Amino acid sequence: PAKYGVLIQGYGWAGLTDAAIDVLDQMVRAGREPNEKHYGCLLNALLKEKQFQAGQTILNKMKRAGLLLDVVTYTTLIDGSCKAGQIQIACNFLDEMLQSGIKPNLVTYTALFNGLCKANEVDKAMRVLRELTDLDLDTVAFNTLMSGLCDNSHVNAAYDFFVEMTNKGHKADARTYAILVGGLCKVKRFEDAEKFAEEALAKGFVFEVAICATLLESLCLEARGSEACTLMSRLLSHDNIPD
RNA sequence: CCCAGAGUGGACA
Repeated sequence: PAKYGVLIQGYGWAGLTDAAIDVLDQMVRAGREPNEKHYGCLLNALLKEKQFQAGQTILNKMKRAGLLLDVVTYTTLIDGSCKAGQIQIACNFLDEMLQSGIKPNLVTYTALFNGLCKANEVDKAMRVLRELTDLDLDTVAFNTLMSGLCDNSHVNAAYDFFVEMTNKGHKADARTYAILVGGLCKVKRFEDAEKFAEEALAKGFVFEVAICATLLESLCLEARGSEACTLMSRLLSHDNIPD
C-alpha cells in the first residue's frame, strides 16, 4: 500500500519532481486514489525544488479530490512558504489551519520559528514562544531558536536561552553546541566558545570536530596560535581528529 | 494491528 508513496518520496528526494508527479497521475489512472500522504509527500518535494506553481496545482488537485489538509500538509506548506521568504503566506496558512480546527504541533511551530529567524525576526519568534506556554520544546526547536538568536547578533540572549533551557532539563545535542560555539566565535568570544567546546567534548559529542576545527581556525586567524595548539592537544586526547 | 508525507547548525573566509 505504500508502494506508490515510496516512489513519490524517492523521486522527490532525487529532485525528479516530474517523475514524482507522474507517479501520482499513474495512481489516478490505475484507479488508486492518492491519499493525503501521497499529496503531502509530493508537495514537499515540489516546494523543496521551489516549484511553487506546480505545488499550487497539486494543492488544488488535492482539494478537488475532496481531501482535507492535515497538520503535516499544513506544516509542509508553512515550511515551504517560509523557505521561499514568504512569511506572510506562511502566516495565512497558519490562520487557515487554525480556522479549520487543526491544531499546529511542535513541528509546525518550529518551521515557523525557523522562517522568522531566517527573516531576521527572532524577536517575533521568541515572542510567539513565550505566548505558547504549554509548548514543550524538543531539541530541534531548541536548536532552531538558538541558531536564530546567534544569527541575529543576539548571542547574549542565545547564551541565556541555552542556560534557561538546559536548566529546564532540555538536552543540548551536538548541533546545539555547534550553533552556540559558532555564534560565540562570530563575536570573537573565544574563551566562552572554548568553554562550550570543552563541555561538548566532555559530553562525548565526538562529532564536535567540526566546530572545534572552526574554532581552531578562528584562533589562528586571530593570531593566537598558542591557544589553538593547546586546544588542539586537548582535542587529540579526546580521540578526535580535527581537519 | 503496525509499517509511506512535515521542522534545526557550522562564524571569518
